[in-house]
Amino acid sequence: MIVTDEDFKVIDSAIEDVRKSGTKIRKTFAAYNESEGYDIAWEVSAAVEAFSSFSSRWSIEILSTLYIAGDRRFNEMRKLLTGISSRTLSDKLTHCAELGLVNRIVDEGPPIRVRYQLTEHGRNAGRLLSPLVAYMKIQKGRVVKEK
Amino acid sequence: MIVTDEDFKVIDSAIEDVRKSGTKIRKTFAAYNESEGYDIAWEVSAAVEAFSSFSSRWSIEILSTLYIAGDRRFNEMRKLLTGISSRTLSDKLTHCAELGLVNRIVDEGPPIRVRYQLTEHGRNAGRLLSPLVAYMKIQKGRVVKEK
DNA sequence: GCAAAGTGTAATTTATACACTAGATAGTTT
DNA sequence: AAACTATCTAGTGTATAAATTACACTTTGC
Repeated sequence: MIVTDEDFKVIDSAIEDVRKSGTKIRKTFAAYNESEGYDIAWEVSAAVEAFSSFSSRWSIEILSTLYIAGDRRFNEMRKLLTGISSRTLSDKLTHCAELGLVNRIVDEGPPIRVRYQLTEHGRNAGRLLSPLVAYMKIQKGRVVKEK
Repeated sequence: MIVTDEDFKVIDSAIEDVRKSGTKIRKTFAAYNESEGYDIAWEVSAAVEAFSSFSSRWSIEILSTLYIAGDRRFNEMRKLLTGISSRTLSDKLTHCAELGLVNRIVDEGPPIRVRYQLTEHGRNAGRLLSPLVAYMKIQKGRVVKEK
């Protein structure tokens, strides 16, 4: 057995997430259409920026990792995103924070620790990305198991 | 009215696509698990490569555009992917073809025309990406309408 | 002395700008 | 009818700019 039941669970839950998110996104949009005053300026600009930033290296892995694994610290991210340099991770996390996709949370210590968390908008993106990532993770998993 | 019913239809059909693809992917994996001899070497390596290539600029837009719009010619792609240079588009399409995500089909003329088409593997990726793209398209659409 | 969360700097890789090509089609002028 | 001009298609070549990596280094706390 190469693809496990565990793998199927991952993809199933990802698909279920997408189904749920459809309803939620429709509700959000409906609310937006009805209330003219609802301030979504930042949200909109973040989304547009995000669409471009998705196209650059690592952004997808960062968002989907935070979505799947939950809040993570800097060095934890480095381990999960195999191959990223600390310089690039630092830059990308700053960029995602500027776009409003990710919150940088300092847990006052001691010891002081920094935690990265998806915002509402980041979770939307992560949720929609997750089926792709689940599929790719399984493909990756296959190769590792075969070696 | 800023978000139209048309927008909702796009996202609904994207979500429906994902739901369907779940069943299909499970079947593919089940078949793979049962038949030890099934040669998926190229498919697997393409997937792993693809996972990296998704992380690079434009790949997502290329795959999702071909998935949503169907087969397209070189200059059609250029119009759909606003902002891409012809040099980069050429390189990216070649790369995607090497990875087995895209087929380059020459329609013997006259006039001779070149068409790009997703492979089975490219369609899997495109299908899983489509909800994200639908969401982002709507976000983009909002901004355009507000201007 | 090690972990955490980075920064600085140089080298490499990737993408863009922009000019250009070659073959075909289409219209228009001599 | 032949030549002239213009445009479309699918790119390539080259220089520049931007993004990423490698690798050394820092600071604070245990």
